[in-house]
Amino acid sequence: MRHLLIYDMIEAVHRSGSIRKAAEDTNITASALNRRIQAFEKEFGSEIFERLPRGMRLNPAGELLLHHIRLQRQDMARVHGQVADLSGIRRGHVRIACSQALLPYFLPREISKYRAEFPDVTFTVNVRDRIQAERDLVNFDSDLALVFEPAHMVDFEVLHAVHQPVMAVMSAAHPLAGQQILRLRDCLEYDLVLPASQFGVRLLLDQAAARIGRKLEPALETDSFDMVRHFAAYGQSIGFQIPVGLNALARPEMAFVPIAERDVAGGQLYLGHLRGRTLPVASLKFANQVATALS
Amino acid sequence: MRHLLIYDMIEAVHRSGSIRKAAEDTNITASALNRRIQAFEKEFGSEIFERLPRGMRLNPAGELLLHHIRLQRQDMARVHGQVADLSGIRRGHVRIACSQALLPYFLPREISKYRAEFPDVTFTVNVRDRIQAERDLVNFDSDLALVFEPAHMVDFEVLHAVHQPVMAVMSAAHPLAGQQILRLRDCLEYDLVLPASQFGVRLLLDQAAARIGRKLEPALETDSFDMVRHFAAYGQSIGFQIPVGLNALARPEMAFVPIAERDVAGGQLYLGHLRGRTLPVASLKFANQVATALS
DNA sequence: CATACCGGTGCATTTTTTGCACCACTTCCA
DNA sequence: TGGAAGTGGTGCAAAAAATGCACCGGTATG
Repeated sequence: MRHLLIYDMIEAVHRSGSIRKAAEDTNITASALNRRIQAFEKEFGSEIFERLPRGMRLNPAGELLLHHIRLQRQDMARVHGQVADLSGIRRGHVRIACSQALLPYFLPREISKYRAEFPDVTFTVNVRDRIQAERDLVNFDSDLALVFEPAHMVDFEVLHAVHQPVMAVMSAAHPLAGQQILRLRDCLEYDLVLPASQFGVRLLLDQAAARIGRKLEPALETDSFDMVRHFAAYGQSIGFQIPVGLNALARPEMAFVPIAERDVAGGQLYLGHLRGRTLPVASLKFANQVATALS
Repeated sequence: MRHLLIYDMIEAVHRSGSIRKAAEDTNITASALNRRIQAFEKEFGSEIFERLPRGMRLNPAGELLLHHIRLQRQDMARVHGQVADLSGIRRGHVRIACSQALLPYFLPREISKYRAEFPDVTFTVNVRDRIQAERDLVNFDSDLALVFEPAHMVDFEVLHAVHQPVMAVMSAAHPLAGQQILRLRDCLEYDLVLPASQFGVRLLLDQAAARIGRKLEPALETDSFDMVRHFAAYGQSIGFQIPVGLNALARPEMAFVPIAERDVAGGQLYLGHLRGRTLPVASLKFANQVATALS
């Protein structure tokens, strides 16, 4: 798209913070790039960069424009996807921001299933916490977000939501492993291995503990859900996880027991995209598949 | 925006149906235009026009692209508006598709009020029936639609809705003029002047008449609401209109009496825009003002 | 069968873009 | 304090791209 090159240049200058550095990325001379930026600003009707002694920085008008550029580019990608669809070719790329819990079983399974049908569709999966996932959508760094208990949801358009109770995770040999359901207070008798505070499960547990006048003091706090599972598997401690991140068949040495809803209410796993966006074909189809799988 | 000229050219060819005609509009030679279209198609990766013996026509890929072009242009206009806002200038243009009933009092008043605050904002008002209004939004020919009983509402995002009972309109000297409320059957004793069948009021009346086993046989059928009022004013006939199109103070020689809701249920007046669009600043502010005025 | 459209193309010309060399300025550090 | 290493900006000639002109081959239309 030669006529959109100026957009690439603007983004390059924004990224590198200087015309000269951006010129290298763009395979063009600094002077040529400089003049194209100036010509654009003249056409656009206002400056989009602040000229600082150390380089260039987007001004507020430039920020607005940058958002337009990204939106524009994404929409063009969507059109390309739909045109490819027209000619019977199913190509495309899907970028997903997701919570850690989706990584071990759910997403690998769904992506494989999708690619079995459309082998030319490729994927990017980025692990993001509740806040970062939404920022990814806003910056057009991801098409879809699949997040447990997202933070504010202002720019988040929900495609599907599903309830996820909090599950206690422990060794199959654990004294509580045989229970059908567990009370939170029973869990607190044992060592706890908890995800760090930015995670939704931890948030729900902290709130639940506060309600019964307790404070969670984990034996191990980690930002890795793998760590939670493994630590729980080989000791007497109890970890916590949501069902979508667990697979009983794959791990017979472990036991997963739901916590009573009256203690820990559980949370919602949300599938969504940036409010107001029209997704590319591939992303939309994948989103539909995921929504079906979640129900 | 020189770098977007190719979009204008594509639209010009689409409009005129031929490169040579489009070339005149674009102030360019047919050969140059031809080559730019070809170059674009090569970059884009697929043809966007069908070459017919009589000229050019968009193919499905072209239709998709055209929608992107319009969306992109509108979003660029939005950015321009917001940038103008940044510099303290409140400029802009608002395009409205509306039902006829809004023309005599409501819209003139609201537009004047808005322009008193922002004199540099200009307006386009197009009268559209229930189907055309929505098509206008889809084609990006209007930013806002203000429609009584719109037809399908698939691409219509509702900003505000307000109930409008059907009112009987008659001369102040009419025998029924003194009533607080009228039954439909009483009206049918007199000559009727009705809007044509594409209008929402007529639709509601036809349905209501059918429910009591009657068929409306108007003495005068017209597509002008002015005509309805004037014909009713100077005779014994009864017209129909919704409250937003009436102004009792301005017309003391006339009487407006609501029809009983159990006979004619009344309808909704909808304010909305194209689903998923982000409106330019001026349009959004005006929409908010209209929504307030309607409540 | 002639005419009047249509889109497409080779080539000379015009317009635009680019690269090079250099300027003015700020920051940073010896 | 002064020079080196950055920054964005500019005049000018060379390179590249876009354009206009003249013309081709085709198809409807009367």
